[in-house]
Amino acid sequence: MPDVRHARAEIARLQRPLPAQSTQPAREFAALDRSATAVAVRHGRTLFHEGDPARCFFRVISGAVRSCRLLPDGRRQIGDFFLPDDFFGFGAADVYLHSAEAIVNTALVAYPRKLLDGALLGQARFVRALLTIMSRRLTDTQQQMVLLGRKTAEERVATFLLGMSERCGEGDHVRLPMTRADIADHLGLTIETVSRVLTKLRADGLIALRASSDVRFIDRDALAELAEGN
Amino acid sequence: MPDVRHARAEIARLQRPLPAQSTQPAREFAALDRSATAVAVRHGRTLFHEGDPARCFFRVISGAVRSCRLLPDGRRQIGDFFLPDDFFGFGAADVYLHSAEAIVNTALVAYPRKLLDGALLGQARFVRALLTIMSRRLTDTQQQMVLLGRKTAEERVATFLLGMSERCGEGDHVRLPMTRADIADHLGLTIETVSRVLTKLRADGLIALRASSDVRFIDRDALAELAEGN
DNA sequence: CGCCCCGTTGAGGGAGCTCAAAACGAGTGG
DNA sequence: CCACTCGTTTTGAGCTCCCTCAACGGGGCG
Repeated sequence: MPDVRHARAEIARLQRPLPAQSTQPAREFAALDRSATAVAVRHGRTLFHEGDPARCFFRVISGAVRSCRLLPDGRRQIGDFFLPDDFFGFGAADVYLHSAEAIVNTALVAYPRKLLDGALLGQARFVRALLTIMSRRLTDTQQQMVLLGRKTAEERVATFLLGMSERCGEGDHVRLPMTRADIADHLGLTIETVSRVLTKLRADGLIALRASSDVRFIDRDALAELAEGN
Repeated sequence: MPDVRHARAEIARLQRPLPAQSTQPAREFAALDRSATAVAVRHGRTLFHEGDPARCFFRVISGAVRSCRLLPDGRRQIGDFFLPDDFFGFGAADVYLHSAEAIVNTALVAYPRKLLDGALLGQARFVRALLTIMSRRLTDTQQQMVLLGRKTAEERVATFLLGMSERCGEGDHVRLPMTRADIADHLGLTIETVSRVLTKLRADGLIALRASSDVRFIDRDALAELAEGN
């Protein structure tokens, strides 16, 4: 693979001292570069899949990478394109939450994640808490991007109801503190569509609406199926 | 795909409300509680606006808050609803990137952000770098949520082209390393729509297409107007 | 009681999707 | 140098899902 040679050359370049005035985040990771390894990925190949154990995070040296999430039926949402100097692949979960595929021949640096974990052990607890919170927020918004980019109105509402149930439901009940307008603006729909979908979910026997903001789950499994697009 | 199922389980685990005795992030901030102040916000009132100087971050005690971003013509995207024990209002920028409004009468704790800054000064550089990277990724994905939730096809493509130009353009040129399919899956559109919009932008004299992946900007201002929805 | 806000329902229209085919460009082999 | 193939992009025609506009209903509150 000629790409590997390219990547190693890039690594050599990286380990030279950087210009002093550079405020690039890349610089801050220089201390980790000794443990880093060069990786080359050919055009179209996958660096890692959604669900793989997350052993490394990466920095792009040259080329470009796309991060994808898939729905079961193949609908795809690309969260980001990573270009030279971009970092990706960290997050609180111990598996990757998206796949990463090279869209052209790409050279990367891989940093073992345990370096990070080790370094963070020495940090104040609230710093780790902060990272956890942010990384969690990140996975939430990525989920939301799949919803907004690729799900139908029914799937969006089903996803929303289940999500609210997990966050503040009690048994098979949820009280929705927000108006239809808020739900619509959260799901990228209109008030009317939200209302119509809720009516349909009730007609289909998936939920019951005691009051307009009081949802009871009747067939949670079917709702979950719907939310994931089946 | 067992991997995908594993990933989804991880996501579910991350999103599940944490048991009270666990390492709840809220606990980790107990050390800051001495400097925290209680805040009450009435139903419908705004806690802060997009662009306000970011002096505090918050934790919800009771009630609920929505975080919004607006397009100039009033289209609204709600990024998140914050429920009891949720944190919000941090990020690298020194102004808030979204507004926060109480959707019911809400009680919060406000932590001065300078506490955070001070505490982070003592941390390893790469920890701060990591926080910067994550916080930046967060603002990017929130931008993308507005795009996916509320922008038209033309606005999406215009936004995308300008974004790529900032990241890897040279003068009035950008080379797009990805296919139409990738662009489509990033913008929540289809290949055909992306292609049609590019053709239209060329016909309208906003861009030129030397090759299918080689864009030249002719009227960048008009493109920027379009991207923001005017 | 009357007002207002919120939610629901209905009818029609349009932005973007689907399906299909043609044009194009890069690579390959004769 | 041309012919052929394969993948990508463009263009066309028709359709659908969701939006828009409009009317109606209901609950909370002065």
